[in-house]
Amino acid sequence: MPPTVRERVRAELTAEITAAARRQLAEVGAAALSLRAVAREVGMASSAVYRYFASRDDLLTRLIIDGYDALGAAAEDADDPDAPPRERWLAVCRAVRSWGRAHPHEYALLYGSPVPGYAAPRDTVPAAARVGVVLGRILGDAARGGALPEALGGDRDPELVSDETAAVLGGEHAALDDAVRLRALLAWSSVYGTISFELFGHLVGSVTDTDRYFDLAMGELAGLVGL
Amino acid sequence: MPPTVRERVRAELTAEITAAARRQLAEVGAAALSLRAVAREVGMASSAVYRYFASRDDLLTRLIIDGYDALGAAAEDADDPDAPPRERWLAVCRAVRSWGRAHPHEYALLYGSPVPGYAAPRDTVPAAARVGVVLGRILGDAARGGALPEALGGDRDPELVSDETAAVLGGEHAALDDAVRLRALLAWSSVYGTISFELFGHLVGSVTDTDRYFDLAMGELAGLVGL
DNA sequence: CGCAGCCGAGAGCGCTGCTCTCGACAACGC
DNA sequence: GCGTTGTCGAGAGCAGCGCTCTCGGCTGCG
Repeated sequence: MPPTVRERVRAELTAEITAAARRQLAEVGAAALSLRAVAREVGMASSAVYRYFASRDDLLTRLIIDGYDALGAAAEDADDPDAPPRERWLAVCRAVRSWGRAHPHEYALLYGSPVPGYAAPRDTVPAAARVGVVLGRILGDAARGGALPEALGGDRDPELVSDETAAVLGGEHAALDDAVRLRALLAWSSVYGTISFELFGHLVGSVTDTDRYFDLAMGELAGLVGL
Repeated sequence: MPPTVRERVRAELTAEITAAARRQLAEVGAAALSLRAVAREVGMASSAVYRYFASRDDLLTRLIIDGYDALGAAAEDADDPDAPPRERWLAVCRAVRSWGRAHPHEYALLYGSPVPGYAAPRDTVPAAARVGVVLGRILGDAARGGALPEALGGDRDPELVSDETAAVLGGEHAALDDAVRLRALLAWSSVYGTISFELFGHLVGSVTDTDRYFDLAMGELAGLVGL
C-alpha cells in the first residue's frame, strides 16, 4: 500500500534534518556538530529532533553511512571498465582524493579518529566497503585478463586475509594469490594514509606540489600491486 | 639564579595537571576529555586550572607534544644503528605500532582527525618530526653504506619533496635520489595508514593475524624504498 | 465521530568551557 | 620589618550542550 501522509512527512523531515546536519558537519566538523544547532536551522525545538534520531551519535552514524556511500559512488563513477587497469587504478585513487579534498570534515569523520564510544556500528560496513570493492574489481579484472603476475614471490600465507575480504578485493576472481591479497590491502591502506596525511596537515612544508606527489605515489602503489 | 619557590610549585602543579589529563585522555579519549574533570582529579577548582592552561585546546596541545615525544623516543629506542638496514626499518615500524596499540587514544590524538579548529600549532612540528628522523636516518645510513640503489628509475623531480624534509629523511646524506625521497615519504604515509587502519577498526574482519599482516606489510614497504 | 497514537514545544537536569571577582598569600623594594 | 605588588585558588555565574519528561494538539484509523 502507498505510504501514508504521516510517513511521507516523516521521511521528508528526516531528510531535512540530515541535510542540515550535513551542512553543519561541512562547516564546523563532527566534534562541534550540535544537535541543538541543527534543530535551530530546521526551525524546531531540539527535543523534537529526538523523535527522528535517538541520539547525537545516531545522527552522526547516519552521516557516516551517507558519507561512505557518497565516496563509494564517486569512486564507482571514476572507474571506466574499458580502460587499462593501471589507468583505472589511478583514476579511482584520484577520485577518492578529490572527494576528500572537497569534503574534508566528512572524510575525517569516516577515516579519522572514531568519535563515538569506539564501536563502528554494524550498519556502516557495507557502505564502507564500496571503495574497496571498486579497487578490488580492478585487480580482479587485471588478473582475469592476465595482466597481473600470478605469483609475486611473496610467502604463501592462506587465511591471513579473510576469504570474504579476498572475495571483495578480487572481485569474482576469488583465487587471487595470497601475496596479491596482502599487497592489495596494503595498497588501500597506503592510499588512505597518503590522503589522510595531506588532509590532516602532516605534509605541509614537506611536499611542494601535492597533486604531482599524489600521482607519483599512486603510480608507485600501482606498481606494488602489479598493475 | 635558582628558581623561586613559586616557580617550583608552579612547575610541579603544571606537571600534575598534565599527568591527570594524560590519564583522562587514556581512559576516555580526547573528545571526552574535560578540563573540569581534570581539575577534580587534581583537587582544585576548575577556574584555577586556567592559571596554567589558557584553554582546553592549550592543554590538548601540551598532550599532543608529549605524545609525539613519547612516540619519537620509542622509535629511537627501537633503532639499533649496528643492525642491517632492513632489520632496523622493521624494528622501528614495529615499535611505532606497539606504541599505538598501547596508547590508542594518544595515537588517535596525534594522527586522527585534527580536533582543534584545524591548525596544528607550530610547537608540535619538531616533536612530530622525530619518527621521520629515525626512519630517515636508516635510509641515509643505508645509502651511505651503498645498500640503497642510487637510481630507482623514477622520474627526476627536484623540489617535489622540500629540501628540509629531504634532509630529515636522508639524515646527513642530503643527496638522496629524488625517487628515494618520494618513496620514503610514501612509505612513512603507508606505515601510518596501516597502523591507523588497524587501530581505527577498518581491518576488523579482514585480517586474521594482525601481527603477521603488519610484519609482511612492512617488509613490502622496505622493499619499496630499496631496503 | 471518537479514540489511540504520533508529534512539537517547553521546562528542566547535569554537564561543559570560560570569565569575573574577591580574599589570601608570597615575593620584592625600602 | 613592613608595605606594595603581583600571583593564586575558590566561588559564582553565563551560555551552551545532550538528553528526558510532560503536556497539549493534531492525525489517521475504526
